[in-house]
Amino acid sequence: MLFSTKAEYGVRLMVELGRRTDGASPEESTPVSLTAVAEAENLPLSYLEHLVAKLRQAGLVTSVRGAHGGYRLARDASEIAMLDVVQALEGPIAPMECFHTEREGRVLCSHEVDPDPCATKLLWTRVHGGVTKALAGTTLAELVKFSEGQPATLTIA
Amino acid sequence: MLFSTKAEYGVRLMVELGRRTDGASPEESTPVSLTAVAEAENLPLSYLEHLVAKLRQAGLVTSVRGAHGGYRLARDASEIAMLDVVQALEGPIAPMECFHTEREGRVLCSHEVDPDPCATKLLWTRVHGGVTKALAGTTLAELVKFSEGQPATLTIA
DNA sequence: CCTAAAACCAACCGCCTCGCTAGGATTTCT
DNA sequence: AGAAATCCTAGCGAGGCGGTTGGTTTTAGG
Repeated sequence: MLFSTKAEYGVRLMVELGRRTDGASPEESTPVSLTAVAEAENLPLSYLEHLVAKLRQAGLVTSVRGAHGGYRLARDASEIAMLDVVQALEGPIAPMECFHTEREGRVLCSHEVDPDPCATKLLWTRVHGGVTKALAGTTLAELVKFSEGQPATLTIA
Repeated sequence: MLFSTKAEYGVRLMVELGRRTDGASPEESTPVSLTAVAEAENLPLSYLEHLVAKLRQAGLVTSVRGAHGGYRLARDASEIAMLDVVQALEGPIAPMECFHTEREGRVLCSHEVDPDPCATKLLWTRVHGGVTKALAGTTLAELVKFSEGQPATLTIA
């Protein structure tokens, strides 16, 4: 399993918020309570609380406290890349323990004994690129539209 | 972490076997003992035993028992896709718990309540495609060459 | 003002996998 | 015979996963 249910539940939560922002810009839509989301997606409420906290800390959703409160998307769904969502939920995406991306896009490996490079770096770099490209290239708006729209046609790429 | 050390150690094991098949076709090269691999890669021997067992069961390496025994690649390194290696070590690659690929390339999701499709299927399908494409498109021969060759130039794609 | 609904927060807990070790049994070359 | 190697089974500590429990605080509505 590449990702845990944190990513799965969290993404479904975000899609649910996106669906209920019907047309209106996020900040003028009425907030959606976690109770409603939990019921609609059939997920445990108290567990969702943990997940939404991470999304809020990452600046992806905003909250309204008190009665009739809830959560809203922090910006338009088309401006939310799924890479940010998944990273907020799962932490930094590295294919391996020894894999670290530096600020200049350089890739480090803790096994590199000075002269010769870690043999597997090439592989993990490609894998990392593949998954981040897929995540970064998908917006929340796409998922919302997909969930509402055509059930049959699934466009892979 | 997308993959555990099983994949990391196992891939390094395979690369080590590939490096020591210098030029010769696999079946006429002398087998390499796990002790030698463990020492070269600085990995725990007894743990490698578990990993190599999976590689053998998957038909990726062959073994020679007894003194001066060891392991060989089952076929030429250029014929070994890293997808098979990683799958042998980590099990089937699914982005999520609810994600299952059927025989015809169809994708199933256990959450699909008949009419409307699981909202997140589009995302996980893309992620799955990204990682499998990266793994399937990389051969062991590439990694062996990379580990011996040019340290500076890293061709991502 | 009171109450209900909601976001928040902290702690806990059973289960499972990971990473690894232990202790053998078996096979084969020297 | 002995050593070197593969092979096999069992166990084990640590940590994350997938929640649950039990609150506290904020706020709208009656």
